[in-house]
Amino acid sequence: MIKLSTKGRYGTRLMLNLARHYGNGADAVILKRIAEEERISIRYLEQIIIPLKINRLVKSVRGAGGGYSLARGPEDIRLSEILRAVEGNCCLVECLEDGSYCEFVGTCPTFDIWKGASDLLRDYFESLTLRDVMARAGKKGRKAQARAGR
Amino acid sequence: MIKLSTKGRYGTRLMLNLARHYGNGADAVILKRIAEEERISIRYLEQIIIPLKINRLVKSVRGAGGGYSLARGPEDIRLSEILRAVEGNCCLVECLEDGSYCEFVGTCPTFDIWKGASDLLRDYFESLTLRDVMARAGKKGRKAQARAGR
DNA sequence: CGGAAATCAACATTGTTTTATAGGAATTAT
DNA sequence: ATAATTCCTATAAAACAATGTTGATTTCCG
Ligand code: FES
Ligand code: FES
Repeated sequence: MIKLSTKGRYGTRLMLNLARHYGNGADAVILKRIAEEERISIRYLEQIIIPLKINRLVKSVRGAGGGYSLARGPEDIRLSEILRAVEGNCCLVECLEDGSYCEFVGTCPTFDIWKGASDLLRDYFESLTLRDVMARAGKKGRKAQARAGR
Repeated sequence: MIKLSTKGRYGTRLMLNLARHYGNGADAVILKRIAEEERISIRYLEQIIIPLKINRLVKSVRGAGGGYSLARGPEDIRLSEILRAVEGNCCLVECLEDGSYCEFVGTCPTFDIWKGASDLLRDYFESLTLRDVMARAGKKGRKAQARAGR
């Protein structure tokens, strides 16, 4: 029913991977490496990264020694930007952004319901930056290590 | 990216339509009428109502004079039930319910993020009954009428 | 310098799922 | 019997997901 598309999921993991390698000497990360680390088809990643580039969330360097890198710091990129970039929009139902999509938007009893849900999601993803996600994942990783070490 | 499927949307409007006709003398509502009122293909509605029936959210009466009606009162049916019924599950990403869907659920940095969003949505739809939605729509309708009357 | 290798870029193709339509069989009231 | 209705199965069309092929640009190295 309400499914996050693979583009949204893969795009986020792609950006998160770039964020992990951000500003540590090696300038650009090649897509092949991300594909291997994230176990995602490189061909598919190539398609997904295009809108990320267009929306200036990543920079690319062509040719040997090239690759991709974040266009800004991880603390300055929000999940909502990524999700909006890989899809055209970021709303739960079309009618929220395209008034002509449904016939009677003005009187539709479900419109407000979907809008409420959509706002909820938007605020949530708006509140999370790549750095936040990395921080959370860091904690989680340490916990997992602790469990394994016992 | 995060789209509510047409099954979810149509299913909700279908149930809301049944809710409006609930307990007002005429026992069952025929699907043809709902299809006309909601401007949704009757053939498609037929498919959507099947899981609603299986999950005991609606009752059906076959043959001439038959039709569908809510299995319980509108105050006792939550949107989450409808959405879960028309889709198999109600989670934003498969891995939340199917641990084998992703490879490294335990260490995936995005897992918790999607879970957070999924919980948000679940709580939201869990908190809304068909009666609540009707009440909201009623207010909205009166406002629209007031605007038109000026 | 000049070719080979590495890498991004662009386009085409295939496979899968979702959305929607179609036809008719089974059931029931009149 | 006939008409109205749900129920079942098949198929067509569109969107989404994934793979394949080729081309363009840059670096590296002999
Ligand atoms: S206005 Fe689009 S779902 Fe009602
Ligand atoms: S575990 Fe499924 S998205 Fe990471």
